[in-house]
Amino acid sequence: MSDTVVTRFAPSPTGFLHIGGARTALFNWLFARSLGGKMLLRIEDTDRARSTEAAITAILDGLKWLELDWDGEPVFQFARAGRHREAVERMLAEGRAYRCYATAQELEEMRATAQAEGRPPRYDGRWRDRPEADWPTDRAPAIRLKAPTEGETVIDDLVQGRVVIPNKDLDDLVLLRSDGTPTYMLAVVVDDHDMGVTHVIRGVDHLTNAARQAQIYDAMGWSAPRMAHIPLIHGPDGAKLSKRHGALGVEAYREMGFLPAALRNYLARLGWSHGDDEIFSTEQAIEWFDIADVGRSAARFDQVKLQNLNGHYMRATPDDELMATFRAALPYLPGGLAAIARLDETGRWPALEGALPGLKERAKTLVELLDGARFLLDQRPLSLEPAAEQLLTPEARRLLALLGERLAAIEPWAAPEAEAAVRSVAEEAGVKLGAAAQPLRAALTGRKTSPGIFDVLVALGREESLARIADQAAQRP
RNA sequence: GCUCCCAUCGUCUAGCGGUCUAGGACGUCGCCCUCUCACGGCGAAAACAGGGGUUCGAGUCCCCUUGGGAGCGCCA
Repeated sequence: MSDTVVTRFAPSPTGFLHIGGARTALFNWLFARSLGGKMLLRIEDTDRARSTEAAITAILDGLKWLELDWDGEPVFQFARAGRHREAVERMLAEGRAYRCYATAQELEEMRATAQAEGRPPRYDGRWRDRPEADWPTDRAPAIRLKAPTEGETVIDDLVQGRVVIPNKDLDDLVLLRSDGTPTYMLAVVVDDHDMGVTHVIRGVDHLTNAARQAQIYDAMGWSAPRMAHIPLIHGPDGAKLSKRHGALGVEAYREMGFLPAALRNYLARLGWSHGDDEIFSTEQAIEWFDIADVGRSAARFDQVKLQNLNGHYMRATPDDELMATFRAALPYLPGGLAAIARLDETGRWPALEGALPGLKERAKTLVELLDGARFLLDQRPLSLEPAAEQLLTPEARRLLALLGERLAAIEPWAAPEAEAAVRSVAEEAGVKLGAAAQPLRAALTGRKTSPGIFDVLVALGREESLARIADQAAQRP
């Protein structure tokens, strides 16, 4: 048996790669990789009016960012229009397709009357058996499939199970538009066949298309690939995830500071499960993935859970690796470019690196990481947040002066030494450590919360730290 | 309207007739840890949509109801 598995991800370039498409790509990828097969990429650009170059770029970038690699070069569907027409010629010659001269207006009327009579809106097949003598010469025909009118079309779906669609509910679909361009329905079948696709994994919104496509396969005398129609992803409100309901492009998740690995893990967990496993590596996902474990009900997208997962991933990422990831992501984060400039001019990259362990512990996303690092970016004199301002009572400022003196004397400038100094000051003053640490935090970071204060001291360095302390301590009553 | 699909804690899910007084995760709420915030630890509240069957036995199988969703283009 040398029949290796071939899947494909086939987005239409009419917009960015949204989260649902990303998951479809992931499932195709996981399926192929788990079975040692291939995942092909095909750009469904047969809708010339709506396909854009920008969308193609966005989709490719999105896949790359998610680290979902495909095999071979992307196939552009429109470029294969000649081949698609060829297939139609054959169906025409074999009497499996026919010319339809119905006008758009007639079609519209058909739909309207069907609707009014409570019937499903379908093409009535009026040109199905018309002799050549009736063919008008003032307009070009569309080519329709001569679909079976009786019986049923059965889809043996890997996820949905056996789905039966009565043929009377499927009308004669258009294969070739009157302008001679192939429709999606035709192109998909011909391309999947030519590309040797063995498994089609896509959203359930294509389920009835599968039945129509099965009829085309039949008309061409080809055997259809196995199908797996996965459930859709809904928005937090349970409504369909549309562009108006928070269906963001994957690049938006990059801008929100998510890690590709975390997003992959989260997406994999939406609709698929491996027992109670929640956090797993991509390698494990590949090893465990089984299309049989994909459920049939739609899932809601929960960004809070994604954030939690992302936090896990950030904490689990080794510091040097996270630092590299963070640096690379910075240009995409809000305020990231400004941060890079500041870090460059102050030479505080090493300080950031030093603060990273403390920072990553407190951040769920790279955006939060950047926010946490703000004390490294700010310039003296610091503008204090109101909450920090409140911490700096007259007593606190007196304590700061003492703290400044004592810290100035420590050697080396390191966390244990700093801690010893602060603790002794607190003890002498008869206050708890917090009473000294909090004002210190306010003076050093301008905020009420930050990484461990001794780590902050170290990251900032002796000179900057003492200066910031002095800034606040100096203002004695 | 017609066709098809779906239905376990707020959310994602485990469960593939008896081991379920239904498990895990996120979120929520307590407590502990503690220089703040996080992290971490411990604990709590929280679900089998409803009704009929089948069976010795149903969250698990069947039917109906209800509630969701998808599709019905010379879009993809």
